[in-house]
Amino acid sequence: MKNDEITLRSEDFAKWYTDVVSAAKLSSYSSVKGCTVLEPNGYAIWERMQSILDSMFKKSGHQNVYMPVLIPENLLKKEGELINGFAPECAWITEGGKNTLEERYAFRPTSETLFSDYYSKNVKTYRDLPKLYNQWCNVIRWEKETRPFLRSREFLWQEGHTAHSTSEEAEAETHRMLDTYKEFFEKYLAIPVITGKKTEKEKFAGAEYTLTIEALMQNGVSLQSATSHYFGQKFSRAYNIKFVNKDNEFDYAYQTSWGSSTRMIGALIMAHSDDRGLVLPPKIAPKQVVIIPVKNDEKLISICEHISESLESKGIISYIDYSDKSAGYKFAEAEVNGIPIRIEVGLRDLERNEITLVRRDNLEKQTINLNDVINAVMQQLDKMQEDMYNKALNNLNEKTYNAKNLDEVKEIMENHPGFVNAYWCGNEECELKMKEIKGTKSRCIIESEDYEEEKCVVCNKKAKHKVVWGIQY
RNA sequence: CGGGAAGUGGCUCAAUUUGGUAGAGCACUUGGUUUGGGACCAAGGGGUUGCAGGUUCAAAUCCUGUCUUCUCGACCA
Repeated sequence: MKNDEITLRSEDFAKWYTDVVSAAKLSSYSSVKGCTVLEPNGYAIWERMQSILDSMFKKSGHQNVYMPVLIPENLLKKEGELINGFAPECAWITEGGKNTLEERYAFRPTSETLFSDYYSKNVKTYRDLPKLYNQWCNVIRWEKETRPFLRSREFLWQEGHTAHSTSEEAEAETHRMLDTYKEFFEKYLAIPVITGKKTEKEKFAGAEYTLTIEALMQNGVSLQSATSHYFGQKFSRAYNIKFVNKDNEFDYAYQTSWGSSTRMIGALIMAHSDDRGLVLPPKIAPKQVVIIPVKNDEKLISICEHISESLESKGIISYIDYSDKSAGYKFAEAEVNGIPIRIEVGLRDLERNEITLVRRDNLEKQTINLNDVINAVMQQLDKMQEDMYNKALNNLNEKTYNAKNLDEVKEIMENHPGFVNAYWCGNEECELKMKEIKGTKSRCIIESEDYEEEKCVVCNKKAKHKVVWGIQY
């Protein structure tokens, strides 16, 4: 039984994805090229992500701030690698009112420069450090090809920017925030991830190194889902963030930044959803339970309201579908919107003092006694969260391969893409050679040392790194 | 930014080949009957055919330009 609005995954995965986005009313196209409207259902998911991540950040001592949306060109240019990386996709403001500006402003593509400028004015002594700041904001990058949530010209994200008095502390922060993202993905989004270091070619412009979490979608395509960068003193030297250390000597601060965006909504869709529409893990679903009176009947509605109140007292978010649509319509709508649990309240069950409970992920129907509803819901929400993670984990394990040479990589990527473990010599030429196979890129380096025994998958010379490769969004 | 496809009520499309002044399904509004898997009947509203220009007595239809969306590459959270 399929939803007519939604193309089957097996037919056309890309079309299926955009169909789910519009059928579940997550976002829609606007009249602004490359920018979408984030609709209530989509924004609600973002708000859940924000509130969970934000409390995780607060727990680790971070504070929220807000920086200007405009960056003067000279400020943006102080750190050369960053501007080289971002210049092609900056949007520039050249006029203010009726006047042409003497210096143009970039709409922020990322805010390292503003944070660094701020820190340079506010960090004098090691006692001012660390600075553990984060901001929730929008950024603009003039992308050429856009897709809802995965890539758009404007998107919402959080960017953490920290400054530390020692490299050890800053590096520990870089890893700590990567672990935070990993925990968020696995515990809340029910998406298993692999973590590691980006290659020189793939790292963030201006970073000493970039750590990443990479998730695998149902179709075997990987998605860079959040990143954490260690900057060392690159920005602090360019922006003069100088402080006096304990030994009364000048030093430059050690910095990090880390970010995650509305792209995570895309990951959520492609990791879990099915041919009927959205499937959301209970912990991230803005609405966890829908209660549907099968008939517009006073008695049924009062039972629905009683259930809803009881759920609320347990902290479970539910709503009653009072609309005068047919029951079948309401069921289908709840499914396409990915409401984790549906409770059907009808006269037939009620004769036996029962209701019907349906889980969105496996669509299994259960008959539950009215007295057990709340316990059953809590139990099923937990079970569903766990089952969804395990299902995604199976997908990741099934689609993770090893390859010894280019022919093997080619066979995998062309027939059944996924993560490919392969050794690499560290040479960019070999990375580019891999890219010729359906755009395969290094996702991350999972271990790094000289492998005397192992050979590079491309050139067959001595391997330096163990790398996970994949086709990416 | 290059190759390909497409823009017609809110949505999906027809009418374009052969120019003659726009039509269906879904959605929407009202009333009624329904309600355990996307209900049914009746009545009704809504389109200067993406935009700009040109050809013509006449343009959704032909020509030029432009914008947008989808898609495949290059670039990227």
